[in-house]
Amino acid sequence: MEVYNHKAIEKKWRDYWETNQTYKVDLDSDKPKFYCLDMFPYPSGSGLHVGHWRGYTLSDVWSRYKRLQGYEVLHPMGWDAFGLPAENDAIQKGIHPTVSTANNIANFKRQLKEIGAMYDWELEIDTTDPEYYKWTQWIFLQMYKHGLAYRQEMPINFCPSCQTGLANEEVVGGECDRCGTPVEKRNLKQWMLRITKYADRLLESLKTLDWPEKVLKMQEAWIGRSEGAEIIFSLDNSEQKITVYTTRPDTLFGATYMVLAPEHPLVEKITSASQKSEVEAYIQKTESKSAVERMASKEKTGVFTGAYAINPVNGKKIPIWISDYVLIDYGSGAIMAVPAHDERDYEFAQEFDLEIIPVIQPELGEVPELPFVLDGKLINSGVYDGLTSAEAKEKIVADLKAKNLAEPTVKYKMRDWVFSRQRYWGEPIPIVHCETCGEVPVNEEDLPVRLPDVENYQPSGSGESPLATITDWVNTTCPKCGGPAKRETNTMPQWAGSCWYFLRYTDPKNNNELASKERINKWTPVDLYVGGVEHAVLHLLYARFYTMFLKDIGVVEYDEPFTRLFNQGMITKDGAKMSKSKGNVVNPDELVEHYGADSLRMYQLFIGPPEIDAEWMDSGIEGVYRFIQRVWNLFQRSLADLPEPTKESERLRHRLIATVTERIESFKLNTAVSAFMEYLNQVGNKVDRQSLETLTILLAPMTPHLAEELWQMLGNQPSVFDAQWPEADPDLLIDELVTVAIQVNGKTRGTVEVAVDAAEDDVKAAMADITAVKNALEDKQIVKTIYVPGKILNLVVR
RNA sequence: GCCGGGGUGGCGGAACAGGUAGACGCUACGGACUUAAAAUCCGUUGGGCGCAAGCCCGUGCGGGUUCGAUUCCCGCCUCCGGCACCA
Repeated sequence: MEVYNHKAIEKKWRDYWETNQTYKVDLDSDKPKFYCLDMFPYPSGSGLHVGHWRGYTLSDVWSRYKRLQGYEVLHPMGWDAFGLPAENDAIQKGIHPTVSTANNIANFKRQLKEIGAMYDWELEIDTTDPEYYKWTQWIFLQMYKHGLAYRQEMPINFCPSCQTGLANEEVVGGECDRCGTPVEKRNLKQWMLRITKYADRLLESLKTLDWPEKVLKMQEAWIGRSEGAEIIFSLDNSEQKITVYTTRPDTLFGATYMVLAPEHPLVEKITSASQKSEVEAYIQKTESKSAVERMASKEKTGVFTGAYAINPVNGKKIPIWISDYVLIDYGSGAIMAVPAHDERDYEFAQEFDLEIIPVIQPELGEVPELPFVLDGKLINSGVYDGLTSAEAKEKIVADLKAKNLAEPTVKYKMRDWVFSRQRYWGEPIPIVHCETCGEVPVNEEDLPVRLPDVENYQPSGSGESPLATITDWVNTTCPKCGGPAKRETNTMPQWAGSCWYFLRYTDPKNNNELASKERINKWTPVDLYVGGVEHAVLHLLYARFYTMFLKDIGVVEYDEPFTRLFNQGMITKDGAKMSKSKGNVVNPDELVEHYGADSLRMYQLFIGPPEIDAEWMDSGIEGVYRFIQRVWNLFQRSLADLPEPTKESERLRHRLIATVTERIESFKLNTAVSAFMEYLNQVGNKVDRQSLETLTILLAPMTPHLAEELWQMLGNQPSVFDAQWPEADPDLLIDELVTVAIQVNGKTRGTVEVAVDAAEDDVKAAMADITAVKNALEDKQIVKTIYVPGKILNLVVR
């Protein structure tokens, strides 16, 4: 009997697939399509660890499964290759990013090939390829022309370590998402994308997506829609007006003071002479605090400005304070404070002994302890007394609006996207600055604006990109007037290339458009998108925004790029995420060497529910390896002397088809693997040819190399992936005999084997000789019987 | 604080729609094969009592609904992830 030799088998079939182009996709096929996409990786220097494999295995299983079901499957791979590590290598080691990127890609590709995934490498894309980023730049130009890309000087988040500006989405808890350095605020002239114009659409169409609840919630929270009103307060002894934003106009009578953000432009103008020094000191103190420090303390601080505002509903004079609990970049940077009904205002009022007037009470019950932040019924609110919060919100705003003092307003937490980076290794922003014409977009036919070679990659840190020193490149002529002009030296953020890459795979070599209309319409949107949850608000939000814009300019015909999203769980080692610095990385190369790619693939699936984090165990892969050998040995034994199919073997075979299909469909891949193991335990020493063939096809998505070999051993022509996924015969799924549990007062006392359609009396007859049942029934009276055919018979006794 | 996901044997985990809790795998133990070991194969493996038949307990904790609850309801504890002064 031949011994299972994973090395020989896996090599043989990888070569076969490559030579025969088994995974070549016919992009113009007439078959039904299935687009299964992995989030493409940044090709880092450290290579793939087993955690990366999990997602790739999952998507590959699905792709192969769909192919066996007769779909033309697009399952491509590429590289999101712009990024800081390559640039940092360039700075430290002088290796050109193009070189290190190419090396890293080669290594990643080797590892990905070892997984045995069915990628069609003809469709490979690379975001740093000028033929690719030409279209990234093209999209930017379209946005520019549609007023969605604009340049503005404003305080932005700046990472002093990465030496570049960051988008809000890249700041986590006041720290740089990439390197953990506390971010600073810097006033820089930045390119921005008007993503906020799409806020409502991005929020609304979340409802249409088959995505994990968690991601939908995270995006919803990030967009942060709130409905309220802007209300204009006039000042006492001044012509100035202050606009505040509130979601609780019903509490307006309880507004006993007002707070401006320290950075608010009016602060300077309204501060009284006597308060001036104190106010200035406070502003300075606020500015010196980092975002982290400012967030760390929730204790309320602030200073009175000496000015007063007039509450528009009752003419009451209220003091104006400044405090850092009011943020300059949300709403209008100013609030009306209602301490009786807002926790923060309450704390502040307590701290500085300001007036607290309750104006809302619960519709039922007592006047509660303050602050009472829920809706209720109005009190102390003049003519509005007795209205509910909902009624009052509407009425008060309407009445003020009639006097031009209020406007219903919707606000979002999401901000426009800070889109420029002061770094080298990114797509140049295709804009030219002309002395006479100002900002001029590069002509589309002049794209791509290529990244020039530089001597020194070191960012200046002053908000200038290293590109600024390449005078040959910077100095150009104006596309409009032909006069002298300078190129924009900022580059795009890493997210730019990944916002639309799924389109390019459908037509990666197209020189005339980012992809042809036909291909886009045939293949996209993506049917299944597999990747980690870390991109929940970054990549996935940006890509949705791009897609909506591309729809608006007629490139695509849908709003949403990814119909279904699956987030695979992390693989941990010693309870922690794998990382080089922790030294807990499990290297797949050694495991492939020792157990083979099929074993590793199958263990990745068996390790636990695919969406849940799982702890890596070396002994686990042993079990799967043993299983594969048992399959191998079953084939060896059976083929030496094939038995005929029996009723039982057919029943087991069809049940396996049904179970495996159902478990793949529902993403319960861990239990799909155990279904195979159970089958093997039940099927005995040898099985018939039909059973072996079915088993081979069912195994193929998980262990493709093994399946090809078994398929050939059965005398079939390769490839097994040209076979047809079997269908279960429903008649064979019904058991003739079933086990029914006998319960007394809900406690199981034994089981009986009866025919599927056994009547209650048959079961009662069959249970007669079970001692435990007899014991439990002794001296008791049966008062009720519950019979669930095929499941239980429960006797209720007294 | 808010949102999301968890808590089941020694371990990873299973249980479709309220119906035999612990499938499947790992570990451990016992046995077969072997001069021996590895590999392989067979058996046992939630805890307790018992020679056995069998009995009791058991899905984070406390209640409830039900003939019957890991599953449904109420109130907690705890772990992980996300957000966090957004007016």
